[in-house]
Amino acid sequence: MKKQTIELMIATPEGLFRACYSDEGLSGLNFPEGRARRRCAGAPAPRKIRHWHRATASALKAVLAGREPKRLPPLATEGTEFRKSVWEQLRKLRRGETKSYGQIAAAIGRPAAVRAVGGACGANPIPVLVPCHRVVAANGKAGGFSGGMEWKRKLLAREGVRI
DNA sequence: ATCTTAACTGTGT
DNA sequence: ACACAGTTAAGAT
Repeated sequence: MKKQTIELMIATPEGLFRACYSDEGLSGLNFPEGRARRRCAGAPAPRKIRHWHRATASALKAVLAGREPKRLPPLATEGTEFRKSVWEQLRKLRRGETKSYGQIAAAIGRPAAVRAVGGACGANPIPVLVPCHRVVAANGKAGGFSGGMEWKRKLLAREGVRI
């Protein structure tokens, strides 16, 4: 049996998010796309995954509302060692707390890899729950965001962060 | 305060 | 080997 990922939707006040699961846990989370894929039919998801999905949905809504999620589903992120170590640092950022790309780089022992850290953030498969939006530029400005600057601003604003 | 330039590093092709 | 990216610090205007 091959490794297949199951795709489930989450309805939020901000739109319809799409979550992807492997049999290890949550492997991806996507911002609402223009086209809302209706996927009511087909094989129902395994109970294990539906359980994770509840946690994901609840956590996502919490962060969107500017609150701290109570619990997270197991995260099944795949990537380079470098990237994983970056994401590990991101998970330590709490609500309203921000760090610069340089600070993250220093935290993983590669103080000069600031630019690469930016790349790692952009490659983050699970935005919002892995708070890549809490990484800002060193000069106090916002920095970039692969999911669209509107999201980054909105998420930070919900947490009371001013830029 | 804003613009330009020059380093720097991990990844994908 | 090369070009790119969610950077940065320093210098010029």
